[in-house]
Amino acid sequence: MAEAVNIKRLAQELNISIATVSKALNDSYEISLKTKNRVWTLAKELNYTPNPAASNLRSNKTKTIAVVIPCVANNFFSLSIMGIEEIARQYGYHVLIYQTHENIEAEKAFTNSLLNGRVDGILTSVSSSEYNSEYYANLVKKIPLVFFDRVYENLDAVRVTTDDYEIAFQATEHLIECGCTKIAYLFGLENLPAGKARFAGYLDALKTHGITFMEQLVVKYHDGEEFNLQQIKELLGKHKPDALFSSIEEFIIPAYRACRDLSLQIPNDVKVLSFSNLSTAELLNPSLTTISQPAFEIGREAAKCLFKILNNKQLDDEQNIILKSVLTKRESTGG
Amino acid sequence: MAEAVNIKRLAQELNISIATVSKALNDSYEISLKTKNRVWTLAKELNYTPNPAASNLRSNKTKTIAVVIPCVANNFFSLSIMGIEEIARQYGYHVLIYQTHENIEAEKAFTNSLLNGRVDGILTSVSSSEYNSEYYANLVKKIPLVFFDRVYENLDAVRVTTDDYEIAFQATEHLIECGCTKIAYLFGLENLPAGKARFAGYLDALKTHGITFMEQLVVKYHDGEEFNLQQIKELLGKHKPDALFSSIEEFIIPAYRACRDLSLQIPNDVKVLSFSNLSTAELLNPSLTTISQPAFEIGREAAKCLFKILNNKQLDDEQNIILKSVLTKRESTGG
DNA sequence: CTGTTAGCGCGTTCAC
DNA sequence: GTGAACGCGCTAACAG
Repeated sequence: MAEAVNIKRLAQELNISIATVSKALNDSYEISLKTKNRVWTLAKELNYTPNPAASNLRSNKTKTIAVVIPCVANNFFSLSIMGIEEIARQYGYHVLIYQTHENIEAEKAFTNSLLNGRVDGILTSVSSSEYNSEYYANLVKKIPLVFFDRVYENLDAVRVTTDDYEIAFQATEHLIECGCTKIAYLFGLENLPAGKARFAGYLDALKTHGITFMEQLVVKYHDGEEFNLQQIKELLGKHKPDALFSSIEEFIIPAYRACRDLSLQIPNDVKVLSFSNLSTAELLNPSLTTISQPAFEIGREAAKCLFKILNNKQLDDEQNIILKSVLTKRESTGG
Repeated sequence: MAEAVNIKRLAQELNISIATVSKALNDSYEISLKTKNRVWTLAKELNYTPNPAASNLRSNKTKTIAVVIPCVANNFFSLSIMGIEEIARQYGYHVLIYQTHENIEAEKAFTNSLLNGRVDGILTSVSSSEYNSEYYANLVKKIPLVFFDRVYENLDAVRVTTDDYEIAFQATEHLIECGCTKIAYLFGLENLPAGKARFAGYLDALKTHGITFMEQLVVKYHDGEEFNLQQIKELLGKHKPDALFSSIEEFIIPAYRACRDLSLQIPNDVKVLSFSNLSTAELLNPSLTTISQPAFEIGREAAKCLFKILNNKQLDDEQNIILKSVLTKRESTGG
């Protein structure tokens, strides 16, 4: 379909050897400026661009990275991708996307398929369905890899995360200051450090303020919208909490639905506070208090780290970069 | 980093020729089952996977497609990507993502960089900043390409779109039936067929119902949130429309903000209706009437078409696939 | 059924 | 300054 314009073609048209063309294109000192100019102008004229497969094969570098995430259609991850892409462009890299849909087997299959030199490095936010550090302990030895947000700890790999514990603590405290005493917790990512840290922040805030934790007020996230909806409705009906703290954005919809189905007024009957990157949602519903992770920045930072590694540069300090989330308090804390 | 396990290594260990190994791996009929089995087991043992660069170079097939879109962090596009990815997985293809940020030069640069055999085909939703069909007329001759949603017409390329005219007509009619007579139009994608069709639907609905179109009620989208906000505020202040029809989801935020800033009650003072794929937003604000394009399906269909082309299969009928959008009418039409 | 040979397009080495 | 020759890992043509 595309007429082959390769180094050989350029060499023929200019009546010089292939090697000379190659060197000229790479601006080698061995080539005269005159020859270089002849090559460059013809290259431009014919729209020559080097064949990536050929140079990959030769150089073992692909100028490509992979992003392995649970799902693109999620505010947090799509913003992260934006950040990643921005940095990738600066470095002239291409970005492959793989969605695991929280399926650990798919996750392994994808990453394994990347080990044969398809990409120079991987950025990943792991599936929450399992915490299997064995696999990743092995993987990080084979390919440059940076974790972001959903990470594996205690591995020889950089991770970019946020202040999950602190922000969950502050958020819970905010609910308490608003007068809430029965704060239900919608628990997501329970297998992962991020999920555990958020929950710990919630627990410690209760403790600090002398509120006894009640296990009945916790609902754990499951796949399947209906199930979550039912669980929350049951929670609301049985235990009548005065607030819902949603630890992941996927819980917002069932939480709102449950309240509506039970004719509970938000925020009068129940206050709602959520981790969320839904800027639009916040605007449409200006009274929703939210925790926004700096998704875009996380993507940027993670990508920057990966490129530092790929360029064999020293990483500044730690292997663990922690960015700050933002707690946006709205009128009357709730939706 | 990864210890080289290639076809040569397998051949040596098994004391057979490289070609035999290659054929065995590709399950060629020329190779005995016994030999195949020996090769397969060793391959598995050593975790052999073919080097993609080498096979790309030889076969001129990359098993990779590119998706070129304005932005990932957008409900419509992120859902489209999900659909594309799903189909790509089925075909064992990899997916590269490029964001143009509505910059036509970036768009051209990206697509040009894909012409040297980096990908087998391209899926694109073009930038709205310009309608320059010359470039694409040329491009479609060079590489298999499918347009989705934001398309170029009259080119020899498949396009997957939605019923923009019809749904805009219906939506406008709905506002009229709700009693609105001064319906302002927030005009996006004005250079593209989709934007034109939506506007035409709006105009014709007005006409059908005997309402005179007023040019002052139109606000055109520009980059820069603040500018849009000001324009809408001016519109609301000067002309006091009883409804806002937003033709793109990017207009929702400034529209809501403008109403809030002017203390206009939605939907009592102004009804609001928008193109949108914000399922969350709809839920948080259950009274918002929306037009949802089937983003996921569009992605799937577009990808399917591309793979049919790549496999030299006949496309069923037309080069133009039109999917139906959904008008979700909510209580009292407005936000 | 198996092996030999010849590249795919590029970059590098070493002669000249 | 320039060119001939080789090889990255794999596949396809042809031979046997």
